[in-house]
Amino acid sequence: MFRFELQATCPVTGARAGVLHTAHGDIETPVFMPVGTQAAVKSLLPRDLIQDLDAKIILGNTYHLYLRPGHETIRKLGGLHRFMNWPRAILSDSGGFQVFSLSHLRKVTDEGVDFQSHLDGSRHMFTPESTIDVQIALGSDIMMVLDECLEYPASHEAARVSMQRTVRWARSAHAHYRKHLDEQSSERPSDDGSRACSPGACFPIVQGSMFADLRRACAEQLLELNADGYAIGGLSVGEPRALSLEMTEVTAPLLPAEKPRYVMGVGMPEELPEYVARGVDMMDCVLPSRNARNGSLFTSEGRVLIKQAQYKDDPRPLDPACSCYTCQNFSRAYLRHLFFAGEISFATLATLHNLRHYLDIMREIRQCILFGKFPELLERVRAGGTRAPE
RNA sequence: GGACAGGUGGGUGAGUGGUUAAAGCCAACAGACUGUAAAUCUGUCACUCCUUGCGAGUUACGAAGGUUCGAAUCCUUCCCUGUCCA
Repeated sequence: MFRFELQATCPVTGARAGVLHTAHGDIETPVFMPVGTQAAVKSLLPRDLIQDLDAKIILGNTYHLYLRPGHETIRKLGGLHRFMNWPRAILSDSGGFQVFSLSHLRKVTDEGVDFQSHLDGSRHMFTPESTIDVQIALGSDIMMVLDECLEYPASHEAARVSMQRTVRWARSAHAHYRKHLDEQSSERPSDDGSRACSPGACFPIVQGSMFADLRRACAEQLLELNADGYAIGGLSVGEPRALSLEMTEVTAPLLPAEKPRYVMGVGMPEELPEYVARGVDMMDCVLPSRNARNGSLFTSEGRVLIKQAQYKDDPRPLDPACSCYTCQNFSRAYLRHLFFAGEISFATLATLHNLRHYLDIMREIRQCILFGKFPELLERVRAGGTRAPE
């Protein structure tokens, strides 16, 4: 079911436009995927994501959904799509990021990650195999293998050891995934005529911290898996921005051209075309949604910190160039008021706008690639042409 | 008219002789946020000066006096607020 169709490649930069075909719809790439960790993009409804944003794919998280409400609960209720009433595609992260973000609550061993729940302190062993099982239970369209997202900075030796562990985990996870595929394809339709829904894809994750040789070595080993797509992880963990791009630049060309490339957890709006220029097809990041809730809004004229006093009486729309519901209907002064009043609708309006801004950027990038104009767009963004000076 | 209770920085509210320019919270102002433990977190928040230092000075806890080496804290008088009684 899962298939990546490459439609155009920028001859100058190598930026790609394509389509990801999944059981839950087609996804035009390059794509930005809103993050919906706990079966919800915070402050938004599926209706908002579909009608206002036309998001084609969102993220869910294995660690969080395993702990609450539990993947078996979700399976019983018809899978994650039905559970959260999201008919489109879902990519699930494996919990590898929680190895980084909840580092004080876990212990990494060769077998996997021993997490202590941030909810009740109970202990849970996550293995390459178990995280695949959980993601199968969720019914994810794109599953991620368990990886070790390493902190920055890390020594070359520590990064090498960690990377090799990630590779071993990827092999185990992928073997487990393949086994599941085989079992499922040999399964006959059940008596009531229903079949288990078609299996999602499975992506391994390139690690190697900020060391080019380790990134290359990791990519080479993961290529042997002949996976459906490949991710670049371990970025945006505190390193300088230039390094994140450099590591992407080192890694992406090693990955198969006919398969999608996913850089995990990036980036700022002006960085999106930079990643695409390095051959990246998929990205996700909590910045647009989290920053929205914290009053940091991205616009075509730069960042607006809506809490600043200068917006107190500002009747203008947040971004005059934006056609989202927020910008079409409300003033900056009103948004500022909602923020300070602690009104829930602020989070909704702000998130709606920020995600729309990201998705619009990606749509523009895609159009430029298809029409051979991507280098110009990249140049314009690099010149800060669409951004107001700070 | 009488009896209590009380007046602290923009608000609220700790503090009852000395590490108090005065806790905490709120407001205000500024900032951070990158595969979400986040509707979270951080900083500033009397004024002036400089050699920007856990620096110097000035003003400040209703008002004015007083006690004391030292007072937001103790005493006196006055003003004001609240509750109750006539």
